[in-house]
Amino acid sequence: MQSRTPASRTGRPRSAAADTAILAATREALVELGWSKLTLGDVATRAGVAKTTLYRRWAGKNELVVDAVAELFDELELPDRGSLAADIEGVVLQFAAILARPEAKSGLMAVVAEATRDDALRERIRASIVDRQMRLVLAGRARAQRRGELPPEPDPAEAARTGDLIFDVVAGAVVHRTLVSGQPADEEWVRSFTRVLLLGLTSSAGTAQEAAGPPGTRGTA
Amino acid sequence: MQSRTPASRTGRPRSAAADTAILAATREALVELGWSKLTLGDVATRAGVAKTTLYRRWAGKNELVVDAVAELFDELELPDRGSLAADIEGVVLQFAAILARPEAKSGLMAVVAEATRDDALRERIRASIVDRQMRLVLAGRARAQRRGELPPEPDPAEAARTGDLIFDVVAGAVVHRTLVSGQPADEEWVRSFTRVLLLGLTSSAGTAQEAAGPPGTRGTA
DNA sequence: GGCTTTCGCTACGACTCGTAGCGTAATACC
DNA sequence: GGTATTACGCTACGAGTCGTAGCGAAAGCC
Repeated sequence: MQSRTPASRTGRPRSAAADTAILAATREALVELGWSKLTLGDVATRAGVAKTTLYRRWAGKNELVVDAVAELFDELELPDRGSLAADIEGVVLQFAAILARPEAKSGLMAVVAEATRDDALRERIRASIVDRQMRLVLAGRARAQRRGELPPEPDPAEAARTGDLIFDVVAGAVVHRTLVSGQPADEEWVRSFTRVLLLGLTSSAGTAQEAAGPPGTRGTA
Repeated sequence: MQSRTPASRTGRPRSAAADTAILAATREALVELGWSKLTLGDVATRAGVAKTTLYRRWAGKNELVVDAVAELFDELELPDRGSLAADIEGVVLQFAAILARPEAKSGLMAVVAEATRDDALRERIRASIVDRQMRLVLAGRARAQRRGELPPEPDPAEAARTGDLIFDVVAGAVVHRTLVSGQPADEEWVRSFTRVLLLGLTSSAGTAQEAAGPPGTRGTA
C-alpha cells in the first residue's frame, strides 16, 4: 500500500500486523479526536508501536489518513439489482453509509483539503479512493447499456466526459448532502436523487434549451 | 460578523480597519501557505496587528477562516438571464470561479472537515456561506416558476425537499469537480451539467422506473 | 478630566513535530 | 551456524506553535 518491497529481499521484513494495527488505530483516533487533534504519537501508542515506526512507513499525517480511510471503501460493490435505477440507488446508499461514519467524515474531507496544495497527495487519493468509485460508475453504465436502458456511446472521448460528469454529480451530491448540509442521505433522498439523475440521463435527445420551458418565453435577456 | 457590540457603548471602539486587514491577511496566507501551515501569529504579522488582537475577536483558526472565506461569496448574484438554463449556467459559472481560487479551495474544505466535529462551526458556515447560496437556488426556482419553466409546488414541505435536493446536486457537483476530480468547471462542463439537471427536473412526470429503460428488461434481479 | 475598552508588546508553560542515535530482534544468504 | 541487512522499540532533542497573562499606552464616551 504505502511501501513497495521490490528490491529489498534481505533483512528483517516489515510487520504486516503493525500495518493493520496502525491503520485501525488511525481510524479509532479519527473517531475519538477528529482530524485536527489527531497526532501521530497518539496513533503509535494506540497501535502499540513506536512513533519512529510510523515515520518509517508514512511520510506524514496526510498519507496515513488516506490509507486508513481508503480501506473503508473496500466494501463498495455493485451487484446486479435488475435495473439501472436499482443499481444507482443501491450503490449510492452504500456510499452514503460509508460517508456517514465519523472516521470517513472528518478524515476524507481533511485530506481532500490538504490535497488542494499537494499534487502527490491528490494522486494518492485518486489512486486509492476515487478510482474505485469511478470504476463502479463505468461498470453500472456498461451494464445499463447492455440492458438497453442507456444508449451506447460511439465516441470514446464523449463517453469519458459523460462518465466524469455522472461521477461528479453522484459523488458530489452525496458528499454535499452528508457533510455540508449535514443531513442523512437516506432512502427517501436517494430515491428522489436517482429519479432526477435518471431523467436527466435518459431524456438525452435535444438540448436543455429545447427541453426546458415553453418556447417564446426566453432568449431576450 | 464575529462580534456584536449591542451593550458596549463606552470605551475605545474596535478598529474596523483591523478587521478588514486581518481577513485580507488570512486569505493571503491561505494562498501562500494553505490551511495546515497557516498560523495565527503569521496572520497577525501580515495584518500589522498584535496576535492578542486576533484572539480577542476570533475563537481560533476555524472561525477566522470561515469569515475570511465567506467574504468571497459576497459577489454571488443571480441576474435574470432570460431562461432557467441561462440562469443556472450563469450562477454555476460564478460559483465555480470562486471555488477555483486557491484561498477558497484550501480554506473551505478544511473548515467543512472541521465542522464535522464542531456543531457551532457548522452553524457558522451555514449562516455565513451556505444560506446565501441556498437563497439563490430558491430565487432561481421561483423565477422559473413565474416564467412557466417549472411547475408550481403546492406542498411547501415537498418544495423544501426538492430545493434541498437541487442545492446539494448543484453545489456538490461543482465542488466535487473542482476539488476532488481536480478539473475545471468550465463552460463546456457547465453546459453538460445544466442539460442533465434541467432534463431531470422538467421531465418530472412519472417515476424513474417508468422513465428509464424499455419495459420488460428489468425486475428479475 | 475620568471612565472604559481596546491595542501592542513581551513573556511564558505546554504541547507537538520530525529526527537522531542506540541496542536489539528478525529474516535472507552463504 | 554465522554474517549481513533491515526493521523495531526506546530515549532524547531542538524547533516551532499554541493560547494566555500582564503591562502601559491609546482612543473613544460622559
